[in-house]
Amino acid sequence: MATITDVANLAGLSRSTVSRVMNNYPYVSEEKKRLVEEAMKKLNYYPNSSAQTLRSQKTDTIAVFIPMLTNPFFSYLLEGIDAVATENGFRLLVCQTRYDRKTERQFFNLVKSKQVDGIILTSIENDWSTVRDYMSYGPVVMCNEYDHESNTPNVRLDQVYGGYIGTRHLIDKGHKKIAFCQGSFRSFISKAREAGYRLAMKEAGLQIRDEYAFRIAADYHDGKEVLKKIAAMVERPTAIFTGSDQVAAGIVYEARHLGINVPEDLAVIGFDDQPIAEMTLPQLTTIRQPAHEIGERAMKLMLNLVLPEEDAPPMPEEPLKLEIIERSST
Amino acid sequence: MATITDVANLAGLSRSTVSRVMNNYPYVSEEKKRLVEEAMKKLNYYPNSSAQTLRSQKTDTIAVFIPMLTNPFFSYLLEGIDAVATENGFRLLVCQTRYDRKTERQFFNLVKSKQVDGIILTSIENDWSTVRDYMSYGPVVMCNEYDHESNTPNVRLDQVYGGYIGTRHLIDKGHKKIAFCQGSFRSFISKAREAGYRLAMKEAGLQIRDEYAFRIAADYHDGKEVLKKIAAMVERPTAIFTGSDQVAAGIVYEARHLGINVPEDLAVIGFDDQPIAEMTLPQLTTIRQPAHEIGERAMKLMLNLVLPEEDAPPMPEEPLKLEIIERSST
DNA sequence: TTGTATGCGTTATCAC
DNA sequence: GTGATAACGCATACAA
Repeated sequence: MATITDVANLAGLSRSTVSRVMNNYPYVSEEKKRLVEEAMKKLNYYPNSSAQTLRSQKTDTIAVFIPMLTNPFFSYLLEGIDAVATENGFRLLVCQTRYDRKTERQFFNLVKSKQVDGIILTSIENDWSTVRDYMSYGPVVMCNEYDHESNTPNVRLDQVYGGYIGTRHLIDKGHKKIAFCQGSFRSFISKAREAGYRLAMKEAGLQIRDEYAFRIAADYHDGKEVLKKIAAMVERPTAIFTGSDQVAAGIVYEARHLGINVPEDLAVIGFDDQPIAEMTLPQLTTIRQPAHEIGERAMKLMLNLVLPEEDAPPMPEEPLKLEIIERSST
Repeated sequence: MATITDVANLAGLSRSTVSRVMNNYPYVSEEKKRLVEEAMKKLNYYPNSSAQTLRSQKTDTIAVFIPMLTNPFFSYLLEGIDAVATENGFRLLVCQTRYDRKTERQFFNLVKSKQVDGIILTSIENDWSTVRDYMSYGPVVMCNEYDHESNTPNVRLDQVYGGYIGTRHLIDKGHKKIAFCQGSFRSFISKAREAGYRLAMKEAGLQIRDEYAFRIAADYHDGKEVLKKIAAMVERPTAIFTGSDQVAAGIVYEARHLGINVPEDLAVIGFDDQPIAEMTLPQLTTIRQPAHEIGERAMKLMLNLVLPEEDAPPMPEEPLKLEIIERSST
């Protein structure tokens, strides 16, 4: 394993000069530059990045906290984050928290130990106070998920609006008994959407029933379970607003299985507009979330925090918006 | 930012002793150990990982090459890899190659620059000779994909068998005009499955037609395109073997769109048995690949290469097998 | 059981 | 333009 010293020796120059060549310093004669490059090639030299990191205090690596890698929504988020990261010479350390507070806390130590320059959170399990402690060690960017107690840099959409237009759509279709289904009672996104749901219901003078609220559905399987519970109700809702297309797909699937017609017996509205939304039968009406773009922006925001202004990518001006995509499940 | 020296000073001890406490060295008196721990806590000390890395030459980080993060099959693979990594205190640097040879080559430099201890490849774009150059810098493990020119440590299944049982299943259903559809003409997995397909066809004395072979379909969208091409044929195949449930789902979707009945007009068989396989209508007959387990094993294999034997997890004995899951698309 | 000294590979500062 | 030297923070061989 060749080091900079080996290169310097072979080229008959000092380590400083070699270093200067590597870092494209302005004042190096063409002659020596050539010498150094030859030596590097001959030795198949590659700089040791931990030494560089130790010296420069920069890792060019960002940690991305993801609750569940197999949830497609987060894959698209990650894909967007990755696109901007790669384009700017940054690497991604992927930290799957599995919705676990302790796991999440352990990953936070990555920034304490200077293993990453910053952290992008796509979900948050611990209380804000816990997270805040880590913020003095490096920048934290919230991506999609957020915390209203905090003023952390973040990229987010108006989720109250998302809950509102979804519910509103169902109301406009004539529904009165509308159920609401979200991923986590802890998530601020879920709370915001529920607020939008309640706003629309209230505006229309409709009753909000406790038994129509499901707050623990995150994936396809959960969706099936939700439908089973609905099927068992004496007085069933005629429509349901869900927090993800995965869940909605599970509902649609199980409904067909149990002979409940969508949308006649039960209108279903999804969230995200993932590819799965058009694979179900009937296809899902859904609220489109531009996951890739959200990820891109979060990474751009991060770069603006860790890079000198002139090197950071510009932040897009236009706000990201949720929009409803009408298909046949409503 | 406190360093080990700060801790040593505060505790009134030497840096060595502090280091020993951190690394759980056997011979440290309880007394000093307590002193050190107090000082660490008081200073909110956390060891600098690049310094540790530089010193120890170990990063406890593995790079995982993934062609496309949004392809669910790879999400499950990654999830399995992550499970074992986290359990053993390792981190994952995720490298999305986007099926690009140059991007892949650049990522290989991570191991050259000692930024990771090893690399897990879930796909391979460059020629074997290119990859081999990097193997002298650190262990490379092939996960699912492989290269028959190489003897790289790998985790893989009998894909010839996969192609065989899928095709055989279609033959047993009475089909004679069977199309074949795979992701990449470069992939060894694809080639192996095609070999299995050809074996089954030949065995049954059936004709293999060039126009029935599609070798560039990787996702849902590609599946739609394949179906369109089939629909335009004068003499259509009556069945199609595909390389992924994504592609199969696209075919099924587009078939319905164009009024082609599955399985009556066209039987479709997928691969992987992802959740999507039971979301389509009709549900997909498919060849189940235990993606999570494959990922787990690949990481275990990697740990056996980078860790001393006594610290590495045991390698499961039983071979991983492909099996056919019959549903209604065939 | 603990301390001293050295080096991991790089870059920045300061001379020349 | 180029080179010597120190420093980044830690862990280990060796001495005590």
